[in-house]
Amino acid sequence: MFPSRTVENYLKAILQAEIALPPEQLLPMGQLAAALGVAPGTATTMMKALAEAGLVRYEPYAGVRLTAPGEKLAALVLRRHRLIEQFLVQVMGMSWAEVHDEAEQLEHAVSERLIERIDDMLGRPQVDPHGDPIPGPEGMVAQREYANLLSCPLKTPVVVVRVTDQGPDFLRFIEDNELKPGRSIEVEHRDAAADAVIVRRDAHRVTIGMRAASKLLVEVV
Amino acid sequence: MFPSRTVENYLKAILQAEIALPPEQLLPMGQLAAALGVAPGTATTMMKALAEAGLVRYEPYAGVRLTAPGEKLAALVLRRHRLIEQFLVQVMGMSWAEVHDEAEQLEHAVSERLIERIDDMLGRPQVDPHGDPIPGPEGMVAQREYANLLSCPLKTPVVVVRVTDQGPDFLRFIEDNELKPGRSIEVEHRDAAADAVIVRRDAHRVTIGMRAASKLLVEVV
DNA sequence: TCATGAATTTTGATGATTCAAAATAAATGA
DNA sequence: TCATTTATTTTGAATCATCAAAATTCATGA
Repeated sequence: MFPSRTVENYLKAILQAEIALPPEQLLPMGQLAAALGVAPGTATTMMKALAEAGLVRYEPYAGVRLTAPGEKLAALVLRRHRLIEQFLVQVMGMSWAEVHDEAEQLEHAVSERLIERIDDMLGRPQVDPHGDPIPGPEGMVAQREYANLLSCPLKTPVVVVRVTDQGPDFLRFIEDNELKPGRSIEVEHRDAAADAVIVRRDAHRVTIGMRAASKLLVEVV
Repeated sequence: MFPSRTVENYLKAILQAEIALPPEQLLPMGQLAAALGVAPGTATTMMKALAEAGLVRYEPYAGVRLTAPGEKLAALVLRRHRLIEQFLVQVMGMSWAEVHDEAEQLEHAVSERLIERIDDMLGRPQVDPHGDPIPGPEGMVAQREYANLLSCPLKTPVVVVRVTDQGPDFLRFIEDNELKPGRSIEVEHRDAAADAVIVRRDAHRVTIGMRAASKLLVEVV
């Protein structure tokens, strides 16, 4: 009965927005509404309801923040989403570019029991196909901070660990250029004027825009 | 956008009820409402809407029947449900007693693409774990008629091919007594007064009630 | 054929989720 | 500070799926 699909989606959207926000800073309603594709007034109404239920702290005209119970629930939705993505790629052999939308639906339909079985079958993975960390059964885990292709050192071997964009087109681009998580690369040069980052992958050279470069998180090896 | 989850459930319920009905005979609203666990008036309202959409033929005070488009849609829901059940048992190693409820949720969440992949992976199975036939991608297939343990010949080897009850308790009973589809048995004796059917399985004897016996469909080998 | 009982439909209402547009509050720049 | 822009909240309304209870229709047996 409780968390309806709709509520689960609101909580998940808030959690994901909060991650990109400094601690304590409230998430404005406009951003939340945009993330969910609903009218601003709709988000306001829902926040009042969620605040009533103790899942968020809502300050009129300022924004929202998940409470501890709200965050736990949201993390469990995210856990289901990411385990399902990993499952669809590993077990069902689907392309990583197409699993996001599928998981978006399935995350609200799978039982606790099935999710645990999936987790087992995958050997309790820590990240999904995009490198996004998978929360444990108890909720969120601490996020490791990674550099991206704009902030990492030049001419130093790094490994792609995460791609922070779920868009199928972007993911296909990354795949076509063999820049998926796990791949070893080096940033050769950055050219702010040209809005370009030149990446070396073995003997090949790939040029990507700075906007795209910021979405590739890497770890210095 | 069309078939909402709710509509899919109505169509599926009608299809399953129609199967147990003589051709042309209308399904009364009371039965439909009971099958879905809704108030009779609710079913009436929904039938008017579905008739409007051309998915059912509705005759006030008489009942409903699926139209060709309605039947096709319903069959596709049933296809998803049964493929998912088979998948959960074969691939995920879940117990056949627990897959029904899971499939009830997932059938509304899986994409066409994922269902085709599941179908592939399973080798295009004809039946689900309960022996229920799986409709093809184009809709319903002709149903084979089977005898049940009340109508099959006595003292003749038969193979269980289908169990027409999804209740976990009943399924566990069937499993515990090793009477799952595929199993070879013989009806030794029927005792109407005792409401009992005595079944021989290899050297063992199992006694089951007539109500239960009617739910075990068999094929004479 | 007619009174009764059972099934079905109608009616009025509710809760969840949403929108568009009006009202209001907050932030901004001169 | 104050007028203006921008963001947020409020308001009024719509849709979907549902219910309980009243009204209606159908079928039955005397």
